[in-house]
Amino acid sequence: MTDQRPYAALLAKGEDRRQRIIAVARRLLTRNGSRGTTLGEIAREAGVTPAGLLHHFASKEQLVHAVLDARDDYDDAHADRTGDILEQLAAIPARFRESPDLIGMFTVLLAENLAPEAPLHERFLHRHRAAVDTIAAGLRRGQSEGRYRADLDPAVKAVEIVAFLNGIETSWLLDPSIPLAEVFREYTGSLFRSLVLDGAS
Amino acid sequence: MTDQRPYAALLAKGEDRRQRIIAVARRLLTRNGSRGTTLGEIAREAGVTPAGLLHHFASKEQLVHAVLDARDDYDDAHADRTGDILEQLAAIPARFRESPDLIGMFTVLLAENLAPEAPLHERFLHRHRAAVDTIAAGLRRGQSEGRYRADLDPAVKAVEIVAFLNGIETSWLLDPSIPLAEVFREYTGSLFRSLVLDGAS
DNA sequence: ACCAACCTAATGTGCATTCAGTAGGTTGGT
DNA sequence: ACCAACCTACTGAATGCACATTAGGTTGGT
Repeated sequence: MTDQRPYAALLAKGEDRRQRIIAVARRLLTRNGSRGTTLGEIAREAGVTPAGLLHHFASKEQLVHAVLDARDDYDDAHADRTGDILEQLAAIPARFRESPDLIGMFTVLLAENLAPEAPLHERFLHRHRAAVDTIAAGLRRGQSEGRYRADLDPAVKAVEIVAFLNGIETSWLLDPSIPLAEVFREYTGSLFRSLVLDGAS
Repeated sequence: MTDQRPYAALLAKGEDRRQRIIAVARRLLTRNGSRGTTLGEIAREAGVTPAGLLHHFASKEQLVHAVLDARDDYDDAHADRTGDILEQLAAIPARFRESPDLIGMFTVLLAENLAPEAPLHERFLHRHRAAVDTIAAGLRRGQSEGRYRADLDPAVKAVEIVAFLNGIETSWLLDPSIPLAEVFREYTGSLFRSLVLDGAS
């Protein structure tokens, strides 16, 4: 596969290091946030000096963007816009188990960028709205296909779902001993009752 | 009320300044977190120099603790351990409207202290568990009084509720234009359906 | 003499970023 | 076959700023 000529190997090495830096940065950012993580730490764990790291990324802020970009690409590639929303929610606990270090980065960085002047504020605002819209679209599809009851506002329910998802990620990062699977089962169960069956009044 | 002798007035001034510092710190910490807020900023808005601030609080960390202590005291004083949990949840949007700058500080500082080594990690871990326990106790009371159905685990539902509350605070700080009241109405409504009525399997 | 409530002016540290290299590989011209 | 110009992937040592904390006053009341 890989070109074995020395120059290609050199380029491959550089790209490899770049990916290593992103992976290390993602892990550290998830635990400590951007302000709680130094370039020195990331560099050390990736096997370079801080200056070496800045050969691959122009600044700390650009590195954070690159980490977020990589994660967005991953999510886009794995997104499922056709399946049932409730089933997708029910599948989330498996992701917590199988790839725990993909969990929580957005939530942590989001909290650091709530102020309108924060460097990533706009990005997270758009991301939040996009998440709400995506879920609302899934709910609307369920309604138009007759699977969900029509007397409920998808935009409102979507905000609730996003809030729960962000909140449970934070709770789990703080305390991994919470009964995650049961909480998801319970929540998706009550969503089911709200969406599918008739509740009184 | 206040002692008008000069020395008492001096002491009152000191206490007043102390409270001002806590109030300013609370506001700034809620928007920017601990690492995103400098003593200089807090001091300036409170009308002192950084050194003057440190006359009232031994260190930045102790100031943060004092802010959290003040907030815990406030919460304890206003806690209602006898009313219906669902009604208390339904009353929360009014608090967002009436005292918006009391909202979200815990959530933001929590995100900065998820790592086990973080200075406030233990404090937030205990706080989280206490919040879950308090809500679980409220649910259990509703069950034993026959208001809520018994076939549901209060501890699990309580984790869900805390996650939703933390998550919605974050969402609202990021984007105050979300339909907060409707989201609360919808969520408490579906809690009601889960807790009070019979859902099918 | 002692205490509270400050202030100004250091002090020291942590940290992102820059600078000036070094070691190897490539390309195009002669 | 050789060389000048240029590239990638780094390193070690500055540079400079932001920031928490400290030292040593001053003022005014007890």
